[in-house]
Amino acid sequence: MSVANRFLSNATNRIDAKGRVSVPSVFRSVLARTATEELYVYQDFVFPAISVAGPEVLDRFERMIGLQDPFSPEANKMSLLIHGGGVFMKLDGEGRLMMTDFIRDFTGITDRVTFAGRGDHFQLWEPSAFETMQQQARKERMRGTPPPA
Amino acid sequence: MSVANRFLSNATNRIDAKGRVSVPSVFRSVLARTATEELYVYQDFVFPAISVAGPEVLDRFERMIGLQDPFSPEANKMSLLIHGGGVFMKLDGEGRLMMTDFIRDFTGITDRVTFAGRGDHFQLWEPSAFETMQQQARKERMRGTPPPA
DNA sequence: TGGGCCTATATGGGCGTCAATGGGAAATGG
DNA sequence: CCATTTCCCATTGACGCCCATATAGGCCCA
Repeated sequence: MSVANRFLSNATNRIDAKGRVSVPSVFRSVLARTATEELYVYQDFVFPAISVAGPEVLDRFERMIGLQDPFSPEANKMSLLIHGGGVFMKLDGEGRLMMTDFIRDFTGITDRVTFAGRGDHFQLWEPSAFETMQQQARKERMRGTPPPA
Repeated sequence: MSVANRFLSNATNRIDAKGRVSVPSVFRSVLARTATEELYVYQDFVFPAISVAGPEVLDRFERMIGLQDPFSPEANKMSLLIHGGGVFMKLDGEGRLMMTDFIRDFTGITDRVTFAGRGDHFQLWEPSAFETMQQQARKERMRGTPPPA
């Protein structure tokens, strides 16, 4: 992947009176370069965060399910997450995203959103939850893993 | 690595009214010699400092993640640090770097920045924090480490 | 070796463009 | 018909790109 086509960094933006929030311009640039109009927005499997990616991520998830027995509990649970826990959305003309209850209930987001790059996608976090989780990750990292050379 | 292509020494520069600060010329020379235009700027894992390196450092981090189960909490937390805690930046025409909130909030930097060479990368510190950390490092240094041959 | 010149570094600021945000009004749909 | 949502347009502050200036340090020459 090109250097520039990765979602990096974090930024916190305000939600306006109509429930809209501007997606940071660095992230919009990546979406533009990869010609991504439709956004697959899903409840993250690990964190209390909403993940935003292109439709190809949903395709990948569905292929993973396809490899399993369709009647197995695992395949059913996975479908429940990626289909029931996901939705397609679009940005408005100014590059803003609507903060629906689907997003708010899962994240605890109220009036501000922290956008966090994750390489091939980005996430929406309740600001203090993001702060807390990042600090915890940093703490745990000092155990066992060698620091960067 | 060539003798000259290492980041050495430290210097403190002023931040101007627009939030810009000149990267010391010795560091810019190293970047020029290694043909590094895009800078991978990330929140350090150990210190309250910002680390600045070439894109190859991000590549190395991503390879470490690639070895793990993508759905594991460990891999996700690591991505939270290297993707969510990192950003690509460029110097302006005069070799200055913009001190964004991404940098200020993490380091406590307000009006001055201490640049510290770290061999294959350099760091941005709040001056007094650097002072303190360096003194402490001197005191605790090399306990258990054999002297150089 | 001392002095002066000269270039590069660090820093300041103008100005145009774009991003983030706010709000009105039309369109949608339940 | 009312409550949202969508589509515009406006505002303000931040940022990128450009040029200006002072000073320190290097360099040359006497």
